[in-house]
Amino acid sequence: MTISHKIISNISVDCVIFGFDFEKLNVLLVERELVDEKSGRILIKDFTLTGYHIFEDEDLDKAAYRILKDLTGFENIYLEQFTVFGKTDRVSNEKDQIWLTYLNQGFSERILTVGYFSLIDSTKVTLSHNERKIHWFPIDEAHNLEWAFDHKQIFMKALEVLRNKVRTEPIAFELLPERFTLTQLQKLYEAIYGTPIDKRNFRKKIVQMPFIVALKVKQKGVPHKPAQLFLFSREVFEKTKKERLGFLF
Amino acid sequence: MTISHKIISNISVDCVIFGFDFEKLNVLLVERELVDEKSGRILIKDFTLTGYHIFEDEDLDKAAYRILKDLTGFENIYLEQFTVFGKTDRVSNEKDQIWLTYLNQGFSERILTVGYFSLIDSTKVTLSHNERKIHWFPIDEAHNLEWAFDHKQIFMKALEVLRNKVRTEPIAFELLPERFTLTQLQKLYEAIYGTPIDKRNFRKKIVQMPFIVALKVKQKGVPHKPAQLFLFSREVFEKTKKERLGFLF
DNA sequence: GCAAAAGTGTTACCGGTACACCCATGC
DNA sequence: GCATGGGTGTACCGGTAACACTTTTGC
Repeated sequence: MTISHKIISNISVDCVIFGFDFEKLNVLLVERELVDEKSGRILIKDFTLTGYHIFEDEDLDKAAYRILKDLTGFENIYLEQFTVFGKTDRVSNEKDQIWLTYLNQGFSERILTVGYFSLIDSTKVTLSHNERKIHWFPIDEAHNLEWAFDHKQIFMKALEVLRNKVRTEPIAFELLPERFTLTQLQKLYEAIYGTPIDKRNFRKKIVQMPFIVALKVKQKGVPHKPAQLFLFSREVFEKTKKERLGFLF
Repeated sequence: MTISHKIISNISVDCVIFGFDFEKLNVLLVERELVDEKSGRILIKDFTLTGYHIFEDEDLDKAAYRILKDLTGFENIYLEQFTVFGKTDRVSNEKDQIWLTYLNQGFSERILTVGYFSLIDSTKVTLSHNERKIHWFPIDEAHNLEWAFDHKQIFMKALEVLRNKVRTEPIAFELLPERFTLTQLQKLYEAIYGTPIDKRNFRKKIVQMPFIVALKVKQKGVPHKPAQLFLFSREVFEKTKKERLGFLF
């Protein structure tokens, strides 16, 4: 299948990309900067999500995967559509209009954007910067940033959906390496919810889940007692699905 | 604010409308029928959700409210966007192409549709049929119907989202009259999940919720012991929100 | 008085929560 | 040997689940 690469001008996809550095939950943002050519003054300096228009003969989901692949080089990334943003004025504030004019898209037609969030194991990814300035920001700091368009709103909705989803589905593992320690998993949940969790109770609950499988391997080269490594088995999870009412945590 | 009424041709909204008749959970569908003018043979006979394109200067949510108002006459209906359907082939099967050709839209550009679900108190609504054949169908039967476009898929996703949402948010009340009995509420939950619930345990749990307020009024004219009427107070719900972790049922 | 649905309490069990100390490794 | 995080068990409490009979009304 070939792709026409002719874009649909009034529909785009924006991805809220979450990563975990074993300490904090982060979101990946792209710096947007516009400098006045004559004066050298900075007209715009803020942050956007990564997004792009969809192509005419491209499924919506495919467009989101394409955007992620362009950025990270990976294909099998957890991705989920969460909301469409369709207010007529979502891009009409002054700063954004200046930007769109600069891109020769100013005051063009209204654009509707579909929000996706994705979870990636940030230990694996080296970002392909290709001339863009991209950075990870802890989600706590993200609230105070200067955002482009309605991207702050999109981000906040993504975070809300993520928090809800993590309560009932085993998706947190997407943010960790394939083999992880229980402490890493615990820190991840703490980072997502922003609240401490009791270590012993956490371990009891996790270990009894049949789809969390203990490996025989342990950590190596750490300056303390090496931790046991675990694996999330989606296969076992799917098999035991009916018996459970939910992935209640 | 005036509305241009110029439609955006590649974006539409489809509403999955749920209602409750005190026995079953139903979905509202519109019959689609195409008869060959010469032979009189029925070419197409199936069911669609209610939907329409959005207008150029109309917020997405507004478009969904407009569609519902046209159908029911009411403005304050519970409505929630749940998913966008954006596969390139979502309307390309033969039957649908015949239909679109008939409407002079055949083989036109790809249409992306935004799914909304809405919950209405069906005791209040008299449907404004304006020449369309519309009917309530129990959700169990809906699976066996002949559906138009990808509307079966949209319906099933809506049902899934509804079931999840009802577990954590107090939205079931939208399907009942303002004053309701506990038995009605219980039947509603049973209808949504398709499973029986223990009466005494159900009542204990419900009555202790501060936002379920008992009225002094009782049913009248029923041929059995009249039931007490209750009310869901959104005000109390919002006030006590922080104290709760969720509307866990 | 009978049919039909409303309303009510107790017990047993399980899962959640709270909490403090010893262990294995690298340097 | 010391610093660092890994790993473990028990007791209490609260919520959930199972279960059967009496009450009030219209006819």
